[in-house]
Amino acid sequence: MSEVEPRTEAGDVLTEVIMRTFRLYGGFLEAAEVMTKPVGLTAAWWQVLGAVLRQPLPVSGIAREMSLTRQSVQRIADLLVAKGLAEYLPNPAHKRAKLFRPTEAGYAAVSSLAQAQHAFTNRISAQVDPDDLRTTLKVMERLVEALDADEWPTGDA
Amino acid sequence: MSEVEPRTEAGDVLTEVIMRTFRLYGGFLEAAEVMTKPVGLTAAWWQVLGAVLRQPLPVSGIAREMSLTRQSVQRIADLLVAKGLAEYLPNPAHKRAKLFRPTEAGYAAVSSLAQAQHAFTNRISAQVDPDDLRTTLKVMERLVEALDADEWPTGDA
DNA sequence: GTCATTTTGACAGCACACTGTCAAACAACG
DNA sequence: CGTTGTTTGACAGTGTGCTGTCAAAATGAC
Repeated sequence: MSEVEPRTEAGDVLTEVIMRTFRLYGGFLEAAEVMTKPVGLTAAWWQVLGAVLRQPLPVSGIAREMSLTRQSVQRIADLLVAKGLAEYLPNPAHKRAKLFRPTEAGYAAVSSLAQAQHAFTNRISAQVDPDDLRTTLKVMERLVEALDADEWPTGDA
Repeated sequence: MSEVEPRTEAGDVLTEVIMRTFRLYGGFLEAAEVMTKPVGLTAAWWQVLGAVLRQPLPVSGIAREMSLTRQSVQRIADLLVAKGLAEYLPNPAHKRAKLFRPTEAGYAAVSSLAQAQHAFTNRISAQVDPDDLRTTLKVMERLVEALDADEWPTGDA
């Protein structure tokens, strides 16, 4: 019936790349957990707090900026407030959408994390060829574009 | 007090790579969901079923092979059996650790997924330079190694 | 063979992200 | 104005992964 899709060489390489992507995701996430633990945060909290270092934003705005759902961010934001790492400010422009921003303690936590993060990226990046690393970044950016643009063929439409 | 960790250029590139890793992870995962949906699977189910195509394994064996916890795999395995896509066989070598393997329906589902997967990787990989893609794979493998080998400096131990 | 250790499945609970639904607040239009 | 559509937060539920605990089965040391 349907034609068999032949495997291309580049396709096979990409398959390997995808598997490494999953492993690296896990590894980087673990590294983030290790870094955040001493500070009393989690990777997810770090991410949310980091989105609001420069200017306060409503929860829905953070979600938009990070391509997450409002609900996910809301949950974490409430937890951060409960821990005293962030606070809600009344929003003159919108009665429901309170503005979210770190407290002093929140800023302090993120600052110390920046230290750990630089140590980490310096340490790991020193183990690969700089030019190859740049090439990798270029390819990954291209792949992100390709994924975003990819129209999912609806099977047999 | 403590010295400020200087940011290296390679470190900054790696930071960008990490962010792309997270985006690609999300993109590839979404692609997997899109591919599996028509077949009535999920990405996680696909992964578990795929681990046992060649030979039956106990749940704990699958978990070891995929670096997941027994519990996660167990949950999915039970669901696959409930859906008729896999089955448990008595294990002569171990009374509790039943052998897990796909049913005919399970094999059929995975086969059709292989088709979709090849179409996908062919399509996406065609949009990047083949040599650069190989370089990327090489770098990612190196990064995986570096992460595995990285000793987490225990703060101030 | 006996006993301590490890492996295994079962069960319970937590973190994170998702979807869906609802009502309040806002924005745009006639 | 009022009506309609969108945005927002609150609430409920799902899927996936994790940790932790327990008892049965298997393994290894003696």
